Amino acid sequence: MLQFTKRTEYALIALVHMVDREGEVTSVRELCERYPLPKRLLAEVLKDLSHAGLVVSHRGAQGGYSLAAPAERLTLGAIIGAIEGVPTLTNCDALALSRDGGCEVHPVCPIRSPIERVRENIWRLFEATSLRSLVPDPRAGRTEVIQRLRESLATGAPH
Amino acid sequence: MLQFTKRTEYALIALVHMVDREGEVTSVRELCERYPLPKRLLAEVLKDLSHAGLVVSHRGAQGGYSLAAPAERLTLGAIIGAIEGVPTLTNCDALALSRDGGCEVHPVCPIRSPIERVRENIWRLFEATSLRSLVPDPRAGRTEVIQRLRESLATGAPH
DNA sequence: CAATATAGCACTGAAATGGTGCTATATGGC
DNA sequence: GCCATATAGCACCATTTCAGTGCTATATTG
Ligand code: SF4
Ligand code: SF4
Repeated sequence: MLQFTKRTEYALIALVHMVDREGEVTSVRELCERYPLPKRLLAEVLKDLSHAGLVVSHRGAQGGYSLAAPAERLTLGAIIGAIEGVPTLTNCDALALSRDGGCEVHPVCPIRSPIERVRENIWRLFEATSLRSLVPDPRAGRTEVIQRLRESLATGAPH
Repeated sequence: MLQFTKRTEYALIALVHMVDREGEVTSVRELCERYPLPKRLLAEVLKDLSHAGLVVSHRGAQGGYSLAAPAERLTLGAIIGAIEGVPTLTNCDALALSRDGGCEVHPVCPIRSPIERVRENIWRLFEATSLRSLVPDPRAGRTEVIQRLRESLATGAPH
C-alpha cells in the first residue's frame, strides 16, 4: 500500500531517540518507558538494525544499543533497507528468485523500465535523507534533505 | 512494504497502452489479448479509474475506455490515488477515522512531522510524473520528470 | 432480440504484517 | 558464585491487506 511498516516506524522512533542521546547506550526497556510500543517487537526491530550494522549492541546488564555511526551518516535508505529490505516498488524482481515466481507480464510489460526510473528517484530521496535531518528541530540543516536531493538529481540522470 | 499493488501496475499498463492509442476506445478484452492479465481484475481496476475520472467509459458493444485527458495532464499521483488512495506512508492518519483507530504513540511520537516531510517529497514526485513521461521512448521529454521535480522543489519548501 | 461490454457488489483464498512464546547467552553488581 | 538484566535466535499465531472470482444488472450496437 506504499506505506512504511510499523517495524520501520518503530526503528525510526528508536533511532531518533538515540540521536538525542548520542554516545550513550539505550535499552529497549528505556524506549518502552518513553514510548508506548510493544516491547518484544521493538526488540526484534533493534536486532535487525544491529544485524544491518546501523546500531551496536551491548549485551548483559546495563546493556542496550548505541548508534554505530554519527547521525549524519545513517540514511533513511539504510534504515528502510535494514527493516523492509530494498524497496522493489514492482514485482519484477521476484524473477531473480524462485523459478515460477516471475511475473507473467514481464516479456511484454510496457511499464517496467519507466517504473524503474521512479523507483530510482524515490530511493535516491531516501539515501539523501540522513537520520539527523529527521530529528525534530535540528535548528540547522532544516533544508538538508531538499538540498541533497537537488544535488543528487543534478548529477545522477535517471535512465 | 513500500511497493505498488498489482492493481496499480495493471492500471499503469492499461493507461500506457491507451496513450499509444490516444483518442481511440480500448476495451478490457483488447488489453487482455495484449497482456496476460486476469480479465476480471483488470476490469475492476478500469472501473476505479473511471470513478476517479481518469478515463471515460463507453458502455455497450464496441464500448471500452478512453483517456479522460491528454497524457500530459494525467499524473502518476492521480493514478495511484485512484487505485490505492492517497499514500499515507505512516499510520497517523487513521486518527481522523474510527475512534480507537488512532496510533497510541501519536502524542509523544518524535517522527511524525519529519516523516510527513518525506511523504510530501514522494507525493510531489508522483504529482510531477505525467503519464506521458511513463510511456517508453517518448523521444522527447525523457528528462521531464527530473525537470518538473526540480522546479517543484525550488518553489515548495518542505515544512 | 442477441451479442458485447461496462456497473456494482460481495466474497474467497493467499500472502504480508503485527505481535508473542520460549530458550539461550552475555554482562554487571552483590 | 549467583542473580537480575538485557540481547540473540527462532518459531509461531492472529490480524490485515491484497489478488482474484462469482453473480447480476444495465447499456449499446446491429
Ligand atoms: S513485469 Fe511489469 S507487470 Fe510484471 S511486475 Fe514488472 S512492472 Fe509489474
Ligand atoms: S504517531 Fe508516530 S508512530 Fe504513530 S503512526 Fe504516526 S508516525 Fe507512526
